[in-house]
Amino acid sequence: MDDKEQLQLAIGKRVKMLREEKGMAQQDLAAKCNIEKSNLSRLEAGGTNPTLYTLKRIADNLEIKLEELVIKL
Amino acid sequence: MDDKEQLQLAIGKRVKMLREEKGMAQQDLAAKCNIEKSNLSRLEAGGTNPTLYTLKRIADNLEIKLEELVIKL
DNA sequence: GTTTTGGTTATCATAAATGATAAAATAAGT
DNA sequence: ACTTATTTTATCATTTATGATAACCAAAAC
Repeated sequence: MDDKEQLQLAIGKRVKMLREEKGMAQQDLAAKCNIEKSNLSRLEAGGTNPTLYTLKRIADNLEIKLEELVIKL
Repeated sequence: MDDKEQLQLAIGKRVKMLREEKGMAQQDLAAKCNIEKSNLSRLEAGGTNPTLYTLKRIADNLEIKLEELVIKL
């Protein structure tokens, strides 16, 4: 597995963990972010290399700083 | 100007500032990151919405944490 | 003034993120 | 078991990031 895949898996896990901590459903977060729910599912599964803007919207709607979202990646 | 453009401009400025602090030329950083120098130029100018992997490579080669790269965005 | 050096801009191709939609799988409740 | 909610997976179209290359611009060196 290369660097990129590892990074994708890591951000996916992080989003999922934070979302669940907030007790938010995948579809709810997706809706708030104006992201397709299928897209968010892929992202959480590590199947995509998200853009900064996507990450920002996710952080905003999780009510955390972007720094916190990408911590330890 | 919308959110996305503002974000792009912000990350561009941040990369430029940090790169210059390190006394690194655009082409040097680009080369280290395996990014096209034209691509990095566009990124610093706010003309693109970079992916997480691109940001990670930039942070690594600036020898900073990804959190530090995306601070205050 | 002409070489470097660093940066910008333009163009085109390709890869990949995301949108849009639907179907299938899984979990949770009741 | 049945229903409901949630997530996953698949597919196709569209948009966009990036690669690749080249030409151009500006400033500084010499």
